[in-house]
Amino acid sequence: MYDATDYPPFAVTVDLAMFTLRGPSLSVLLVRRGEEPFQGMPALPGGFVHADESADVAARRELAEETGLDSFPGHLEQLATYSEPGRDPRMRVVSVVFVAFAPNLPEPSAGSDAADAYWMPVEDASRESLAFDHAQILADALERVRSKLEYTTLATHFVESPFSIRDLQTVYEAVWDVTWDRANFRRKVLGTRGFVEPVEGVADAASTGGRRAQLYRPGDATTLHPPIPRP
Amino acid sequence: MYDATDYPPFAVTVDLAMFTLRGPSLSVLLVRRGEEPFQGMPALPGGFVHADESADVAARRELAEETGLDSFPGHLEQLATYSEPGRDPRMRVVSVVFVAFAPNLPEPSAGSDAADAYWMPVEDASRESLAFDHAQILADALERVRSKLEYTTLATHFVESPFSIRDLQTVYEAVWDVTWDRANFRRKVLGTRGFVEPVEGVADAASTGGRRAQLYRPGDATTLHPPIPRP
DNA sequence: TCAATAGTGTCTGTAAGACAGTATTGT
DNA sequence: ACAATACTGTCTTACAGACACTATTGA
Repeated sequence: MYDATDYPPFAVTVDLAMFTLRGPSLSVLLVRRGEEPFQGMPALPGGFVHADESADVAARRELAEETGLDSFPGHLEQLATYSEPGRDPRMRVVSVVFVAFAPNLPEPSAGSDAADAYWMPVEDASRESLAFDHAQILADALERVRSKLEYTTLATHFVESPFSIRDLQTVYEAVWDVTWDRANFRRKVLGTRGFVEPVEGVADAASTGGRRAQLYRPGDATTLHPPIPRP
Repeated sequence: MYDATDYPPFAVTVDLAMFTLRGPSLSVLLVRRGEEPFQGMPALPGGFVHADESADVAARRELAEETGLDSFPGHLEQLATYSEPGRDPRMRVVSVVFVAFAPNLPEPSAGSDAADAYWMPVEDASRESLAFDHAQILADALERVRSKLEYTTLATHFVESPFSIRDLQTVYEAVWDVTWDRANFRRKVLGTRGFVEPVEGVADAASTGGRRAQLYRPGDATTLHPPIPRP
């Protein structure tokens, strides 16, 4: 039962699909590969899982390396594992892919490992030719992010707390590429128990004038009842 | 960059959380372990990924071995990958877990590999002490199956086609452990585009009498718009 | 005829979408 | 004053939940 052919050795990596909102558009972090294979092509950041780590811990380590931050302020979850033989021409590599997102991540060039990392709007990245099977992974990750907005509170992880209802609306509109009626969006969010909690204070004034918005923080809920339906 | 400590060898396995409806209750396939570690304890079926297979192919191979069927008639999807160091006391094992379900699967004792495989209602299995981290995996798999019924057409994979609306209702009631008003459930299903398509013919008569039901087959849709909300 | 199951009609409350109107702020 | 943004109210339509009713079948 336990001879060597039964458990051939694999290398295990983690890859990250990291998203943030930059300006009006959802963006993903890419790195330009410095070596073969796929040298010079954009790819998702990632690395090998060490002998004494879980994939989860490895993903958090990579996250810290890429962002330069000690503790990652956003959300991290496992997406899926990609294991086609031949997906890496060097050897048999199984990749556990994670999706991460956070508000306002800094430009990644801040002296870190990932000197060649950069943000790209997902609209553009989806049209790029990516290394390995990363184009497929990016498509799967995008669909995960989009569907999770429907029935979880993850949108609050894309903005810094405290935030206004309008900030949340911007998240939904950027990720789904739709527009909402402001009044109806507001009613929907406030009518979903545990989504947001009001806090003291109002938003800073916009230079252009206009009433200042009530601020909120994330509520207790993690899943939305009822969900925010994707139009 | 590519020295041996960067990519320590892992063994990669697939484990299966296979569900079917047996009588009124959702059941999961367990095997009694014949060897150490955890000898004699129930576990989810699984095995090593071979050197030339993807995890997906390995899962289908295991599925065929467990059921004795050449082509598995139901649905198979990846759940998640479990990679804690120490989850297998023998060595470093990363397990890619799949969720499968199908209607009316036969008793698994039919002369196959898995002489010690058996179905157990999930209600009971969740209270069992399972080998490795399989109790956690089972809990995650159950939550996946339950949530997928809400917004996908997967319920149609739990029944043989053609089926009646009432058959579908039985699936929802068994998986969610709820009851539905028959009229409202019917309206909901028929009002969801692409969920079911009527076919010629009606169900066989029940021995106890009663009108015979219109039969349906799965529709074109894979996701439900609107979803069937979990009460 | 009766019991059992399939299917239809209808009423009521609630929520979604559309959109008009009021409130508050900077220029 | 005016433009820009936040917020509120209201009307209409659609659907969910409850439940009474009709249709079809076997014993």
